[in-house]
Order: sequence, then C-alpha cells, then structure tokens
Amino acid sequence: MEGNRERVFGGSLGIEVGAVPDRPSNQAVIQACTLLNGLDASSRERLIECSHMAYAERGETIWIAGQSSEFSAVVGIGFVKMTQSSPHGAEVAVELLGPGQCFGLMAAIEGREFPLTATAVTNCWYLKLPTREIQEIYSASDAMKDQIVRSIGPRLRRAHEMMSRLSSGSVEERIAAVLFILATSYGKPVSGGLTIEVPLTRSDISEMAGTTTETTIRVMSRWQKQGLVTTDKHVVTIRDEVALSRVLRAA
Amino acid sequence: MEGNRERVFGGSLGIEVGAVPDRPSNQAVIQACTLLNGLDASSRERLIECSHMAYAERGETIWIAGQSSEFSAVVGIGFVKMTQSSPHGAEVAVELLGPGQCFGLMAAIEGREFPLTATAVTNCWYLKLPTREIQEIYSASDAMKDQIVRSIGPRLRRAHEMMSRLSSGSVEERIAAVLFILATSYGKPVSGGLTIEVPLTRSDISEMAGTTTETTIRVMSRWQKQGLVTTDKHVVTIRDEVALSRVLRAA
DNA sequence: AGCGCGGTATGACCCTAGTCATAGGGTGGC
DNA sequence: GCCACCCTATGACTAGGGTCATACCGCGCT
Repeated sequence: MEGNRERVFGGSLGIEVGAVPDRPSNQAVIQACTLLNGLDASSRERLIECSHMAYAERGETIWIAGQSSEFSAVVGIGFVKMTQSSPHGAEVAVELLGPGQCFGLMAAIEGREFPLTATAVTNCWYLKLPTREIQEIYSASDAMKDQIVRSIGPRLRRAHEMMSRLSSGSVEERIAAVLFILATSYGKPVSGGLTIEVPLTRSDISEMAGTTTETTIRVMSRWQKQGLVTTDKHVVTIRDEVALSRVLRAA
Repeated sequence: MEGNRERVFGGSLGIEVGAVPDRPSNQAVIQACTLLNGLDASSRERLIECSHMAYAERGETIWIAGQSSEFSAVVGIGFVKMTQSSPHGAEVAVELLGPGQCFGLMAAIEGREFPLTATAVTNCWYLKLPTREIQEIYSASDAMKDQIVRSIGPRLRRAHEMMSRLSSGSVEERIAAVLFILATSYGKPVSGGLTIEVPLTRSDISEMAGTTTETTIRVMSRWQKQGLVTTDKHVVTIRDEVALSRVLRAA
C-alpha cells in the first residue's frame, strides 16, 4: 500500500489512474454492489462494520490462486483482473472487474481456496469482506442466494463465449472481440468513437485475447494506422466501429 | 424421437450406445440429480408428475442456441454436449454432461433463451422439466438456490481452466487435457488403464479441444502407436497415464 | 546526468497446425 | 449386394503467428 505520488497516465475521462484515487466509504462500495445491496439493513450494517477497505497499485497482486480465502472482495474504485495461470506459467485473464463487482465470493462461500489470481489493473480501492461473515449472511439470506444465481449466469455465458472465440478464429478476431467485450461493459460513447474506460497495456489485452504481447502490438498498431482505434495513455478508443466489427466476421 | 434399430458401437462396459437403452423412470432420473434431489417431497412429486421423458439419438440436436427455454432438462441415460457456435460456424463444445446432470436450467430460471446448443453424444434419455414449474419451485426453495450456487462454482472453474488451456499451449496439450478432464468425470479404472466411459469420435474430441478433426486423428493415432491410449468402438482408454500427463507439462 | 525499467514498435525466422486431397474400413439403407 | 455415409488415417502444402532480437521513448530512481 504505497504513497501518493502523481504518476498520471490514463488521465482522460476523470479516471486519473496514476494518482491515488480518493478512498471511498465502506457503505458506498456495498451500496454500489448489486449482490450485496439486496441484503436486509441489519446484515448490511454488519458487513459495513466488519469489512475494511484496502488499496492496491496498478500491477499489484491482491491474492494468488491457491491461497485460502480469508476474505472475498468488492471493487470500490478501479479495475481488477482475474487470471488463471496456464501450465506454462503464462497468465490468462478470464475476467475483468469494475466498481461494484465482487471477486472471490464463490470461493468464500464454498470455503475453498481461490481458484484465480486477482491483480489490480489500475490503482484501486477494494473492500475486503471477511469470509466468516459472508458465509453466515449467505446461509441466512435467500435474497443473496438468488442474486448470486442471477449474477453467475452472465459470467458463465461470457466464459463460454470467450472459449468459443479462443478456440476458433484468428488472433485479429480475438483481439477485436476482446475490445468489443470490454466496450460493452466499460465503453463510453465520445465524440468520434467509443472509449474503453480502463487503461490497459498491450500486454493486458494480449492476456485476455490469449496471444502474445508482440502480436497484439502489431495488430493494434496496424489498426491505429488504419484509423480503427486510437490509444491515449493506455486508454483505447474505438474510432471505426463498423470496420472493427468487420474483423470479427472476416475470415 | 426415433425407433429402435440396433446400431451397436461403443459396446464395452455395458454402455451399448448404439442400441436404444431402457427408458428410465421420471423418479429415478430426478433422484439421480443432486440438484433436484434436495427438494422437499411435495415439490419432487410435482416435478415427477409434470415432467416427461424424451429420447434423442446420437448426433440428434436437443435444442439449439437462441431457442426460448420452454423446458430445461436432466440427463437420464447417455451423454449430452453443450456447444457454443463460433462466429465461423464451428461448434465449440464447452461442456459434456452425463446422467444426473441438468442442462438449460439457468436459462429457464432467468427466463431467457438458451445460450448453448444441446446435442446428444450417445443415444440418450433425458427428462424435460417445464420451465414454469422449475421457476416456481426455484423461487420457493432456499435449498435449490443453494444447490445451484454450489454446483455452478465447479462449472465456472472448469470453464476458466479450459480457457487458459485453449489460449496457451499446443494442440497436443489441449487434447491430452481434454482426455484428463473427461477422465476425472467419466473415467473408470480398468486393468491396464483408465477408460473414459463415453463413446466419442475424434471429431467430438476436436470440438472440445478447439482444433480440427484431422489434427486430433493425427495426434491420437501417434499416441496409439506409442501405447499411450487405445480406442475401442469410440471408447478411449488411457493406457499410460504418466506418459500422457507428461504431454501436459512438456513444451 | 546516467541508468534501469516498462511499454511500444518492427524485422527475421521457423514451426505448428490448419487446409485440401485421397483412401480404406465399417455400418445402415435400399 | 451395392451404394452412401461416417469415421479413421495419412500425405503435401502453406500461412499465421509465436519466438528472438533490436531499438526507441518516457519516467522514476540514484
């Protein structure tokens, strides 16, 4: 948990990723989380009490796969990626989480080790929820179970879609697919494009597309030359949506 | 729902896949399903009443992605694969289900279209559960929600593991990984090996490994020559587990 | 100032695996 | 009995993209 130097990159759109963002309140984070927001007032109070806010710098590991789950977490400010390490040591990003999203919750409920590694993609604040309390609240709350079931459906579907894209299709397609998937969750329309409001390095993107950094750079710099995308301080903007979506369909 | 011709292949181990297997009772199928077995007696009775058994031949499509979910289903006898179609029309198998496993349940609960296509891998009997009843039972049953949450954790983990294997690693590795994953669910130790109790064509395996039929045939016939695996009537037996597991780790 | 580091950019090389083509065995249909 | 179809098998060709190497830029650290 480091200091407060100003290392601004990704400055557009008020993200200010290099700087340490303001610490949000426990309450605000829990309120922003649909999974927890449905809880009754007393459980929510209790969670607010026993949770504590933590800070992670860009690139910092929040936990590694295999660790026992003493707590799960909710993203407050910033972005967190969940990676699975492949047999060769390469990390494959399987999920990218933004404000209000839970991670490590399933492991906590089931009382097992974290299956994935959590890493901060930007400087971020996250709220640590003690496993004990989560388990108690979970077993008592019908609403929370329902919320979880409903939240997992989309996750599973995204995972299946990524699987199909990873196994068939060229690298170009996969990179384009990653950009569009990110845009659906984190895209904001701006004049002359659609900005993905997460500062990502080429290497981050390559992890998600299941390719190498070099290839991602090659593909994306070609797209930049063709005016399909632009990058400003690690923030990617899709400039020509139709042209980029043609990549998805083209051989 | 076709007839009863005898097309025996996959005869070992009492699977008799070509023949039409005996029709199981609604009750037996629901009892075999951990997700539904936890229900209270009255809900179970009701489900047994309103469900009806259906038959699908090897290769038959049970439903296709995008269809609205009038019912979900439980495998009674046989195996069903869930596939996601990639943008180029190739079907990628993301899950393989055996007796007692539910499919289409999440779509039914959420009241949305099926995200995946369900296809019979062997001749099989499956029980169709009307969406209406499932939704009612779901919303009333705390136990069912809990069961679903717990059953989905492993599915998500398997999906993430497959993602990491698909995106990094050679085709050989991926095929070996598929065999081992299948073996953990459907493997039975036999003298001199570990038999995967599902009759699968090379093409089925290639769908799961995200590669082509030809490459799968090439790789597996080489393994056969080296004595790592054998195939009898589409049933694969791992003969040399340590050698095959070395493939996972190698280059 | 100088160094180190992380990210971007680009070229050369080569190997993996996808594509296309061809053939043989087993099974069901007519 | 013959044809058609599916599955297995194998060869030849090619290209996509992974690997290695090199360079440049901006930034922070000493």
